[in-house]
Amino acid sequence: MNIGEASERSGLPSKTIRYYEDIGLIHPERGGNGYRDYAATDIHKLRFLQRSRGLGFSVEECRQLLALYEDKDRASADVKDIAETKLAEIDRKIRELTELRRTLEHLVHACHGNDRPDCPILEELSDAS
Amino acid sequence: MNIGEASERSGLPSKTIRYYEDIGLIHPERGGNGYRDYAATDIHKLRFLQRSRGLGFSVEECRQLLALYEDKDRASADVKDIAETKLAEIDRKIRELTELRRTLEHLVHACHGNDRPDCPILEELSDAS
DNA sequence: CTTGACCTTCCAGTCACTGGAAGGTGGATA
DNA sequence: TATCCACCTTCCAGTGACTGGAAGGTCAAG
Repeated sequence: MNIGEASERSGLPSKTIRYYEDIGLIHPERGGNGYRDYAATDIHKLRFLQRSRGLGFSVEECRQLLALYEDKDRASADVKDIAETKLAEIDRKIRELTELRRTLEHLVHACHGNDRPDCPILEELSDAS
Repeated sequence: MNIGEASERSGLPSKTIRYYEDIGLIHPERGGNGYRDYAATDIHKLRFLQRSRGLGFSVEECRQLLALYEDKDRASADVKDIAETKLAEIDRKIRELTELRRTLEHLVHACHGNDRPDCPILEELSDAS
């Protein structure tokens, strides 16, 4: 499959996909015409990248994440360590998003006065971890 | 309060805090010595920025988010629109993180064979929204 | 009155893209 | 067969969001 379709299926712009190849995150085949040829597994990886990048993981972190399902020896302790660190990070992100959600909801529904400087939500925000 | 303390309290490097001022996200006072002087509300905003940036919102999106609790006329319809868009976005991020978490956990605990190419988790991944 | 930790501005560099130029490829139509 | 036109290629330059470092001012402690 050509890069255009890979782009459509992964939700990433073609430019970004070529960039990810440049920095060694994916390694698509090439057809006789020089066109990149993406396999189903490439699309899996691209979708994975699309999401984890959108969720605030750096490219290097995504590389680690990808390594988790590329590593032929998944039982290795360091791979497990990375995964556990990432799991903790994900949990923190989920907590923070939940908090942010709550804040936003309050702002919209409950707190439409002009008591900005000492609005209870701002206090809350500043106290959260 | 000086930038050093603001940095400590917000979890953002001083460099980043100055940058946020450059692009007009915060407007700290200046002392007689030319030093920036951060008020409690500045710290609130910085913490807010620190989190929402870490959660994958762009600076422009953060600007909108900040506007939500700076807008003197909170009842305005467009502010509410922005908030609702952001709420939907946050919900999506939470769903995606939950999905990512589940995937990672499977990869670590359940799926340490060498059935990579057609691992059920990869299939799952590629099907998710 | 100097030392050292802080602050200032400014300019250059990095990461992760993103846009655009210049040109090759390939299937559909005149 | 010619010519579109959409797609692909590489390469280079620009942007967004920082980040590091130089050069110099400020300030409390010794």
